[in-house]
Amino acid sequence: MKNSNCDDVCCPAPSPKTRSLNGDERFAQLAQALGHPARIAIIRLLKERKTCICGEIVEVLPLAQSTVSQHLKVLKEAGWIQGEVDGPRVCYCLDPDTFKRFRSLLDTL
Amino acid sequence: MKNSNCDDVCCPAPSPKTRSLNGDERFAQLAQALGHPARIAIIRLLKERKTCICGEIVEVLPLAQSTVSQHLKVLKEAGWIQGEVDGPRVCYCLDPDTFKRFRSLLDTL
DNA sequence: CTGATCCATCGCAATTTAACGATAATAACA
DNA sequence: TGTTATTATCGTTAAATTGCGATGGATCAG
Repeated sequence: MKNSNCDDVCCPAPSPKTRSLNGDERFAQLAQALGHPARIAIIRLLKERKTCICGEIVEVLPLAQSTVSQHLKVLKEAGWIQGEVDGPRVCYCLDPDTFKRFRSLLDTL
Repeated sequence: MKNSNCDDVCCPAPSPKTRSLNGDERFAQLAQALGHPARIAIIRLLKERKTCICGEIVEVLPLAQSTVSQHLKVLKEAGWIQGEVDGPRVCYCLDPDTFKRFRSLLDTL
């Protein structure tokens, strides 16, 4: 198993949507992305298996592949996770900075 | 200004919806309630003015009264805030336990 | 090159959310 | 009592979300 270059390449790359948000909107975006059980399950999974995964997520969750892909997209656009292409598959991993940011935003409440 | 008995009466009273949620669903509910800029603004306002408010929120936010009331309902059902009737008005205040809970849930991620 | 695999995206249906005005309910006040 | 003020709720509309199957584009194995 030759995966993966994810550890090397995972670097913050905020999506265009994310870039233009002011503080509270950014906070809301992060919270909303967290606001679905499936997406929380995905984050937990990525936390457990420290390295990146993808198709495995589909196997674990009771959801169709397209649905999981959609949730991954939401998480990625919000900045919770990052995806890196690794041959035919895509390898996801958490963005620890986002956790820090979210926690500090929570403290400003 | 004789308000208010809010400090006396503010005690946790989870709504029926909240009671039957497992861990991740509860987490998701809390996050989702946070997932709107107007609701974050409401929480900030309630944090600033330590005591409860209500109609003032309507004055501050650029939203109709019914819309604000709806957001307050979401926050209340999720457990972020509590409302107490004070004469003809309703006085809202934060639930600090929910903040603690949310933070610890965030740490389980 | 061909076929298989992996994944994102499209299109669709059903549900939920957000916002508003209008209405009702309740409590204070004249 | 009747009036005013405050807030929740109803009904509606528009938009976003959720979920799925189907399609299509890459990439790798043979």
